[in-house]
Amino acid sequence: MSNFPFQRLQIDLAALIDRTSPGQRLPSEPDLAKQLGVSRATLRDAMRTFETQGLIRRRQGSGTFVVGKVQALDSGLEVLESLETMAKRFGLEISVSNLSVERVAADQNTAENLNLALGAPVLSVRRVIRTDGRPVAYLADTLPVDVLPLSDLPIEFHGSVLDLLLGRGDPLKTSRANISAIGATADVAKALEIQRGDVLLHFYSQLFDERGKVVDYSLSYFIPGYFNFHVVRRVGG
Amino acid sequence: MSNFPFQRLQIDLAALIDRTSPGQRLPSEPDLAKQLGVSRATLRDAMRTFETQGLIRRRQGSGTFVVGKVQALDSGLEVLESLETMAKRFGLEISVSNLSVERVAADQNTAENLNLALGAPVLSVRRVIRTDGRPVAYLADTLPVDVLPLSDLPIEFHGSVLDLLLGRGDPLKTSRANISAIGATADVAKALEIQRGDVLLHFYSQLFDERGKVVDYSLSYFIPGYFNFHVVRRVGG
DNA sequence: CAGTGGTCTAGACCACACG
DNA sequence: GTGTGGTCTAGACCACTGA
Repeated sequence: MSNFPFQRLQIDLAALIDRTSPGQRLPSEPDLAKQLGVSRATLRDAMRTFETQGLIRRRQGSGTFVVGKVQALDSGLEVLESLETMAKRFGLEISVSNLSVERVAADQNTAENLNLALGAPVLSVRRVIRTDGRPVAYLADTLPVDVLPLSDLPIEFHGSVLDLLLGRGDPLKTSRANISAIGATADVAKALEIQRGDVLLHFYSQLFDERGKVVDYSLSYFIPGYFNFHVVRRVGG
Repeated sequence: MSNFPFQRLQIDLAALIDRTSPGQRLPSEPDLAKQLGVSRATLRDAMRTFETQGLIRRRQGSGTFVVGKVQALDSGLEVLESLETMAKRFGLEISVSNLSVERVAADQNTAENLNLALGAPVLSVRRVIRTDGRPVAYLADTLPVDVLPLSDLPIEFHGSVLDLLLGRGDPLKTSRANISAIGATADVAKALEIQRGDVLLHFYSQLFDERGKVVDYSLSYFIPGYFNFHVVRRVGG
């Protein structure tokens, strides 16, 4: 037995995944652990790295499946557009699930980011974006109710606040997106059907209208591999 | 004992960290596990989430320490600048370690990204950026040797390829940065003194000159919390 | 050297999916 | 019910730090 179980495991697992057709199930964790001569904990640790890369997908109760390559959407960040619009440009089917629209009171953080008083009424819109049946992004928008009252929502609202505002002709100007990487918290992990701590690309952004007022504050979480964001940077100050 | 050890643990740990002064050491893992009534494995899992947030720092052989809040550098992505330049703008001290400069043959990936033949000679420059003694970023640049021969490096090269090229007056134009989130691989984790799988913000970018030639291909890895990158997005296509 | 965090094991129980 | 992945435990050994 090697002195570096983890490295050897990664190699063995990579080979196994490689020779397994997309959609097929891998052996169960106890079986695999026995086959590969490691404990289940170590096996799971190695499997997590492959799940992060999007090569496998684990589902409690049913098994671990090999995932086929998916088309990634590559988009520049210079122009703000909804994921729906972006997908349409690429001819990719996406769907929305877990849509939740609530009228709530602004907490500390929300109030600060929207320039509102603590406890001011805001509309909270949350949704999960899926392609190919898999969750790939979790989006949470928060707006002052005077920008978008609950009553202004169309019956068939599919979730994109941006598209709604644009369709209404609101005088929007820019969005400022802060970019970071985080581990999934318990609630986001559940919505995205991934594990707590899994790697996510995270945007936190504010949407401004022409007068400089913040009309929307949003948190976006992306599972790596499905969306490629890029930005073209000018050289020199 | 609660049915949700992990959630309770997070609360208890947060409280412990909160009442411990920055720089102080926490009790050892076996001790803490006993105090909090969980196994060491579970404790470590919870601790990982706090380390990801930059609240604690674990060092093999010496212990786990509470980290004070650090100043984050907030920078827009519209203009390409070196981390050194960025830090100078903010008056923050940074240092470089693990500087490595090598002349190597282009592998498949490098060749594609630099538009070179497989095996063409390239210069590989890697370095770790530190502030406050802590590694915060790992940067790897690769350039064709005809852009930057080893012999052109100044004696006191501190690591920024971009600043070197700009200082020489090279006709650079734009950089295209692809943004993603990844878990640290073993080698990057070692350089950044973090754990394998820890969350990192990752840029992979190509630097173009005025004629559209790729003069540099770079991989950047950032520990979240030390740098804030943002981008201003225009509304409407 | 003793003590720390890093890794791994073997086994247990749970929540969930699916027939 | 049966089998899956998700969580947790108790204990072992290793690699590293620092007195």
